[in-house]
Amino acid sequence: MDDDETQTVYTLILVEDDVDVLKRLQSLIETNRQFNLLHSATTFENGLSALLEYRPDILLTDLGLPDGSGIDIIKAIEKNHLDTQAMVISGFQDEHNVFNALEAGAKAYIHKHDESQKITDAILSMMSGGAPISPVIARLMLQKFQRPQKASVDLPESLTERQIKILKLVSQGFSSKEISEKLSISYYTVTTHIKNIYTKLQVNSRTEALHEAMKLGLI
Amino acid sequence: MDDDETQTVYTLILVEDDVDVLKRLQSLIETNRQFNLLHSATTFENGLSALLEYRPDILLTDLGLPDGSGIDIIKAIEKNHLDTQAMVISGFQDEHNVFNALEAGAKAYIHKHDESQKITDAILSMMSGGAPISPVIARLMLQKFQRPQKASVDLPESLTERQIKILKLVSQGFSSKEISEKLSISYYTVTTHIKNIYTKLQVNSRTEALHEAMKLGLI
DNA sequence: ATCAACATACCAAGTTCTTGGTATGATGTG
DNA sequence: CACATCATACCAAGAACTTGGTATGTTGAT
Repeated sequence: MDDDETQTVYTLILVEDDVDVLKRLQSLIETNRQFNLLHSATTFENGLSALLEYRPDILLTDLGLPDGSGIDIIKAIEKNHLDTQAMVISGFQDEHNVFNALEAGAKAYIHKHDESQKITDAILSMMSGGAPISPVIARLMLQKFQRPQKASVDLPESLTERQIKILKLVSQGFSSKEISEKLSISYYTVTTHIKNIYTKLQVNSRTEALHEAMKLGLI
Repeated sequence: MDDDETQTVYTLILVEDDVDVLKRLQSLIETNRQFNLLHSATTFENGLSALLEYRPDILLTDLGLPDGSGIDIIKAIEKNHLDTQAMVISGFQDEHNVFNALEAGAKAYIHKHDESQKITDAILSMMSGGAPISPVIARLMLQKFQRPQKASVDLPESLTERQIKILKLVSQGFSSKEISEKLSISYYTVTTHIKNIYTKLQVNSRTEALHEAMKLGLI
């Protein structure tokens, strides 16, 4: 039995303005029978039109291109309802763009100077539902989930469990009456809680309370 | 030169209620000269008091304990200002708790049935600033960053520039009167804008509008 | 047992928001 | 030009929120 019959072959396009890196990635991809390189681009314009023309399974792109950002190529995938998986191949200086790229829909984020084996592994891992992210990037992502710890320091009086429960419902757009029904308590009790929340956060309205709570990482 | 003099030795405690898994992890840790296992616990109560008593460099904990959640042990780290790194060793059924654990401050998240080598590697990687996360978990994290693509689909009419400007001011807690002063327009104009925002977002109050706008990634 | 903290509950006056109208000028497009 | 879209502006009735009170029962700590 032949490999071509048991392994899926993925079509892909490559966008990278550094010719040395481009050549290396090209030969890396061309020597692997699982990949079918349809096009290589060195500019935003060329990459974007190639994406729309070839509709590949995979888009491998750099972020900093001479005439635009790879992020906008990634965004074009969703916009045009393509079934393409995007992987960012970035330089070190692009790290601040990680979140923009992920937000745009990138499924993987690796460095252009990673070993060849690592890169092909990452592509295949992405296609089987993984999320190959370099360790440094993963730490950055983690930090997004972790509350700025100043929250408890800045707050001389922290909110009680009940107050946080109610604040969360407020943040979900519920009125005092709706909250009272949800929690099976009196409308007056809810307003009392909200009043006390205002005092602790030193604000005078729902929206101010939400703004403050978000700043403090309470919700 | 001796290994003990060139390699840091980390103290750690272990919390795991499944005795088979616990034994495996214990022997794994005890046979590695870089680790110094101070205590093993099988319950929330015991784990928490051990954390506070020994103040280890590392906390390895399961999430589902008979008398509580490992998440609350992790939370105790920050609460008591300990310099302890938390790693979750979870079963497959705990995956929905990933985000709560990360939010609580966990730095790593691996499966209890991973190979021994992988586990010790993960611990050391965490201590050197990495973020060892199993591939499935990483995909879940990615999804958190990616906008629900319905955003543009659900919104037949998107907000105008002016409406977004006003929505942002609302989100910062300003009243209609304050916004009118900030933008040097009439109070009535502000309320008209807000009314139109409600219509587009299909809501009926400031807090609902904010909730919807956040869901859609507008602010 | 006393005390503080908390969740609960009620009231009323005042403020702000919400909603359904109408209306005008500017701007850009077919 | 006609038309749609947008930002602007005004009014009024009713709904919801805000604020300053008072008050009770529970719970945990000293």
